[in-house]
Amino acid sequence: MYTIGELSKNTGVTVRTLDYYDEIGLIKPSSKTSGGHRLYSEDDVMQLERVLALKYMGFSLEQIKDILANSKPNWQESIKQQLELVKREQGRLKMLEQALVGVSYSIEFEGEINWPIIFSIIQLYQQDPEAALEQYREYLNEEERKKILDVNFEQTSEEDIKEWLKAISDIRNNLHLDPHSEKAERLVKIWVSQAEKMFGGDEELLGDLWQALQNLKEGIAFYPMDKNVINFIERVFIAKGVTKQ
Amino acid sequence: MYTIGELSKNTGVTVRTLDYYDEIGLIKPSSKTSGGHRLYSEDDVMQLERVLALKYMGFSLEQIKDILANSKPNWQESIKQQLELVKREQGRLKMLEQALVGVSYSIEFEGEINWPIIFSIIQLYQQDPEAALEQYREYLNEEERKKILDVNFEQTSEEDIKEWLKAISDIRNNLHLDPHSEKAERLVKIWVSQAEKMFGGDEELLGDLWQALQNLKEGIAFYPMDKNVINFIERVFIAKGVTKQ
DNA sequence: CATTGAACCACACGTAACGTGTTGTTTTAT
DNA sequence: ATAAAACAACACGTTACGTGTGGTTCAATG
Repeated sequence: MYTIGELSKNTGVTVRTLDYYDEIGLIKPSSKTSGGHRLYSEDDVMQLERVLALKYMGFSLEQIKDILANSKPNWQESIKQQLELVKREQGRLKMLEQALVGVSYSIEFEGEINWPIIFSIIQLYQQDPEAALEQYREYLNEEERKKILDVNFEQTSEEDIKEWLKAISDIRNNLHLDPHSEKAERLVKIWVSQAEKMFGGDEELLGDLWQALQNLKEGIAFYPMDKNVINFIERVFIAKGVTKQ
Repeated sequence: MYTIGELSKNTGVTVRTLDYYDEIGLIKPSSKTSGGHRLYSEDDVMQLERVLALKYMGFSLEQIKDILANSKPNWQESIKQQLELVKREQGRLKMLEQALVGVSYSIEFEGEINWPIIFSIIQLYQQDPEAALEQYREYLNEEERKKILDVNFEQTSEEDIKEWLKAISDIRNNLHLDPHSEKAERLVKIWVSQAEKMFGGDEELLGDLWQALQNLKEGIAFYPMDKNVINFIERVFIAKGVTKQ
């Protein structure tokens, strides 16, 4: 039999927490002293350990109570649901990360807070990613859209995103350049190599995406590739006599 | 000028939320009617949009208030901190996912809730992963430990983990087999191929890890590779006349 | 101008899982 | 017996609002 203080020391759980678990009926001490002090048995300790394990797995105390109260809990179902929840949360965090990185570089490269662009980024990510790509429906087939999702939300490292954003930002800061100039050509060359890196040299996807970007009337399209950047790249291509796609 | 209801409809934010933002001084309407009804200006709307953007990025209302109150907020610092927080949370979720998958297959393969194993899994993941690998310090250098972390927490697909766990589970369920038997040999063969798949054919890492597993006195080591499993594999190796590493 | 229905304000309580006190009682060590 | 430590029970605080209530103001109608 352990007092609440001993149990607390042994398990690392605070007394207040044990107090609370008693209060909500999650772990009731199996006996008490004549004076009313709580005494926990070995069984209680085991129960507590199970609670801690389930808590670590992300279940709420309410769920844990249900699970442990049930004599034959449907574990696989519970775990499956919990896993789905975790996966959704992972997706949300991934988008959050992308948004933060996007905003960070937007600030770094533009030197100020460009709220409209930030709003666009947020809007783009706020709805589910699938919906965000609907605007490309006319130009990209489903497989291609899925691939872009991967690039945007899954496979790409922060380092790659950084370089990609830098390439675009460099162009944004030099829109005034003569398309025939060597510098313009160099900037676009860097952009092309980054684009190829990101899309794994999938020429067809790249071509279709390019078509889509050119035709989209407004918005930030593929952040931060706005119309100005796209037009500049196109002018340089024309200057070089290349007709992309 | 918008009433609170109009603003709510335009932005999708509930009236109660705007009420709350007013209450905590986050967004105060810039004027009121004689009767006390709130009137929001265009500036207020912009402010609200900024709040929503920052909120999406995961900042607390308290932080948002600080950031927006500050005339020259240190954006990069704020975003960096936020990113770190997000990354920590991502790590936590990744471990949670692994723990859930581990427990799920532990149940599926063993047919019951093996609480001791589950506790071990939790304990292993509860401390930070680096610390969990400290027990291998004697056998694995830093680079190798880092590689294991990747396998454990990053790169491995759920499908691969499933097969890996199945291979081990199959052995656990057949510990009684004669090491010379054909079935034992087949099981170990599957295990070896899975191990090689997971560690990308890095023979040296595999060898060192094997050494580590053999020498660890207790614990679940590399879940669910406990002592029994390791000993069985070793016996089969010996039976075949192979001296692994 | 009076009425009426809608919108609005202000306030209160509830949420999850405890942390942080406070006061009064029990236990333990001396 | 007494003092110190541990404990019980209760209350309030935390976040970002949802939900509900009663009373007030607004806008449109007769």
